[in-house]
Parts: sequence; structure tokens; C-alpha cells
Amino acid sequence: MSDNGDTRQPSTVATHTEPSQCAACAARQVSLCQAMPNEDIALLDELAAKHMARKGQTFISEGDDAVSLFNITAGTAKIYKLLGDGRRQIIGFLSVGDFLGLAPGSRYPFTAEAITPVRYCQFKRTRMEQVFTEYPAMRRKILEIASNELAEAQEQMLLLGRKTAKEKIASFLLGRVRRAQRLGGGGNSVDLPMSRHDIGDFLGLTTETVSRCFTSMKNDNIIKLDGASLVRLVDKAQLEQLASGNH
Amino acid sequence: MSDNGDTRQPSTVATHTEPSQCAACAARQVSLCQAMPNEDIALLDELAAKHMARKGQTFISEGDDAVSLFNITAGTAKIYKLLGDGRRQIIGFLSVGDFLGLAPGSRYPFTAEAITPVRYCQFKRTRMEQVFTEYPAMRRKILEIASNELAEAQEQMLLLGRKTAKEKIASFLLGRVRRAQRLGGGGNSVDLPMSRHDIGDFLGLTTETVSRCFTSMKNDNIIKLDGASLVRLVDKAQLEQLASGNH
DNA sequence: AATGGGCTTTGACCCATATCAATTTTGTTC
DNA sequence: GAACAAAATTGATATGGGTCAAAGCCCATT
Repeated sequence: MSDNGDTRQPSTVATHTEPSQCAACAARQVSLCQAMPNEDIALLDELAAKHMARKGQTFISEGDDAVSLFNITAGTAKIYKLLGDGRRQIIGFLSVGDFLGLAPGSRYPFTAEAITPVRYCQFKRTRMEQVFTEYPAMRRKILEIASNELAEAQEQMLLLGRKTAKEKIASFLLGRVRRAQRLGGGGNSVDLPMSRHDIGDFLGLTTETVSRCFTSMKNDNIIKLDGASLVRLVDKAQLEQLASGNH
Repeated sequence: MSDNGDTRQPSTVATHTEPSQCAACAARQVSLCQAMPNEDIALLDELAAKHMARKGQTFISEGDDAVSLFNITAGTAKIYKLLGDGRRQIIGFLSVGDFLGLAPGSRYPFTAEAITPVRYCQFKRTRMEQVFTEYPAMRRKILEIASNELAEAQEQMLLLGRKTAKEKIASFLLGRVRRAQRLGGGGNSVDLPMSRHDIGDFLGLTTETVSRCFTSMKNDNIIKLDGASLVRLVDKAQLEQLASGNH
């Protein structure tokens, strides 16, 4: 696919490592790390390798040895899976506070790539396993995160299997707003750092169909477009209606 | 949908409760319960309410208070989500050893219905939370199960979003064989206790398309049908080829 | 502020799968 | 084992979204 041009065989190694403090981390309150008691947070500082990924850089590759767990602290990334002939399914978009790296086997079942510049912490699985044993609250938190992701994945199955193009777009936009609100963001505007192509690969549609839906919803006065990447939700009630499959 | 006819408002209450012993349970070795040490297995016996669900009976309803966790010990069930107008997405088929009930909020995000007569154990969440604290291996096992389900869900997203009808059917059949093998079942035959309609709602297809794919694969000598519910995989290599999206 | 390249949008056309409508097959009950 | 109902199959037709192609737009760079 076109945007894989220079990232097909990228190194999993990060460009840049920097010191920092978990205590002051913006992601702390919305991430796994909130389960670590304040007095012991320094331990995570020791264990976390802090990295950056440039826009377009792949920092986890499907099939690689799953030796690490990751926590996004800034920016937006996408994780995806590919079919043999290049068809792509984006599994999710990750941003500040999001956790990834759970793998049922010994290999990552997806690729992760930065959409904007991304900051992330990398933890060795083996070391973290010890931490989880020492701090049961951490393991409880991971399980909570996994449960959430599972429910989200199931909701996405409903979307992919049974919703129409417009319903998919409506659901996507509402999901984005909710996420923004959870992170303390504002009311009815959504920023879309990913391309139409990415949105299509997330929703099981083509770029063209995504674009046509946006245009049609704009004409129906359901949304307003401010450039390609800022969407204002004008008629949220109608979006909810669409997203839930009520006709 | 047609097969909801008499189960739309079914009670979540089971028909029948019976004593039994976890120690002798067929599901033990392939379920959560294997994480409980032998000497303490009696504890689970005390906590597990053993139930049966008749064919077609709903034993978890989407939106209900998520007070319990479940473990299937015999039979096959489906879990699904509905859209406002009745469109249905089946999230998974469960059988012996499968665990369900993880809910990110306080309500179940899906409905569970027996396809064949189902036996299951029901555990109160609050009680299990204590057990998990007392037996960390149990929580570790749940996390392992959740990771597995998450990866499976992501694989299913790839299927729903990007595979063609034939590729979906090929993936489905292979998935069924693998599951059967994991449970000690035989080589190249698959039993399909669910209807074509159910398969369609699992794969994001209609009954008719499912049936046409089966017919076409039969004609291409990739599979053999023995009645509607027994499938023999004749050309597994070709199925793998199809399932992985290689042309 | 002109140039160029990559997104995004729009248009025309097509096809895989849905829909609608009969059969045929299977399984269950008396 | 006859009779019925439910499920599966097959056929004919329709359509939502894909594909292919051509502008248009937006910045980033100079």
C-alpha cells in the first residue's frame, strides 16, 4: 500500500532515547502506570525505555518477537494487519495513555506505525511480569485494559460485519469524540490525524467511499468539514441514530 | 431474526441446577479452572452454580447487570450483538472450556444463546474477585484468556473488513478444525452445530452467500459435505491459501 | 508566489454480494 | 413412515460500494 513505501522493512529500533520522569508524565493518569503507587513510581522510570517514532515510522512489526510492552505517551499511531496481497485492516488508532503489546503467543500479531510523531515507553515483558507479581494492582489494571479492548473489538466486529458505509462513518466520528472527551478534550469537534485511506482501512471501506460519505453528510448538514482533518459534528443526534442502526 | 422467535425475552435463570465435581470436570484441563491447584479445587465446587441451557435458550442478555462470570462445560453457544433494526453480528461460538462474562462496564455487552444443549458454571463476580486475589495464578490465567480472545477478535476484524466471501468461509473452516484439534478432536472433518444463518452472521454474510460458497467449494473439490453440518476438508492447502489472502 | 507531489474529491462504470422468490432437503412429531 | 416445519439450496435480479480515471486542493519547499 502506498504509505508503506519507505517503512516496509523498518527497524524496530527507535531513533532516539531520552531520560524523563514518570512522575511528571502526561499519560500517567490515563494509562497503566496509574496503578503503580506514587511512592514506587521511580521503579517504572528505571524500567521504561523512552522512545520517539517519526511520522510514518514502524515501531512494532507483525511477526517480531514479542519481547516488549508499550505505552504511548504522545502522538497518534495505528496498528494493522495485512493479508498476503497487501489488503490491510487497521485494528485501532492509539494515542496518549494507550497500551499495546499483549500477545497471546511469542510474536506480535500486528504492526504499529506512527501517524504523527509518537512518544512511547517500552518495557521488557519479562521484567514487567515480575512487577505484576509484586504489584497485583498492575496486573488488575492490565486485565481491565484488556477487557476494555476486547469489548471495543467486539463493537468493531459489529461495525465491520453489519453496518453500512454511512453508519460506519457515523460510529467512527462518535467514537473519536468520546475518546477526545475522555482525554479532557472539547465538545463537538474532532481532529482526524489519519488519512482517508487509513479511515477506510479501519472501517472496511475504500478511500473513495469514505470521502463520499463525508461529502454526503456535509450536504445533509450532519457534519461540517474544516479542511480534511477537522470535523465539526453538527447533528449529533442524527449521528447517534445512524451509528446504532436505527433507520 | 427468525431464530429469536421464542427467546426474545427469555429469563436469564437456568432451567436446572445440579451438583457435580470440578475434579472430574471434562472442561477442567482446557479452562480457567486449570489454574486452581488440585488441592483447592473444592473451593471452585462451592462457588460454581452448575446450570443447563436448552437449545435456543438465552442465558446472558445484552444490557443485563454483569454480576457473573461463566464457564462452558459442554455444548455450543453463540454470543452476539444486535443493531437497532435487528441486524446481528455473532461475536463468537463457545464450547467446552470457553470462558465468558468479562465486561468492561457493569453490563454485559452481548447476548449468549445455546445452539445445542449447553452446560455451564456460573460464578459471582464479587466472589471470584476474592479468589483471584487469593490465587494470583487464576488472575494470570484470565489475563491469558483475555489476550487470546483479543488476538482472535483482531483476526476476525481482518476477516470482516477485508476478506472476500470465499476467504471468510475458508478461514472459518480452518478455525473450526484448529479448535477441534486443540480439544483433541480428529484431523480433517469439522462439525458445524450452527446454522448457515449463524455462520453468515458470524462472517458478515447472508445465509445464501454462505450456502453458495459451500456449494462452489464442493464443486471445486476443496471440501466435501456430509449433510449440512459435517464438512470434510479435502484440500487443506488450498483453504490455507484462500484464508491468508494469497491469490 | 510559483512549483510540485500527495492527498482528497468527484465522476463513470462494474461486480461481488444482497435481496427476493421458489424449490429441495432434512429432521421431527405423531 | 406420513406429514409438516424448518433449514438449506438454487435461481433471477438489484444495488451498495468497489474500481478506474481524472480533476481539484493543500501545503511544504524553494
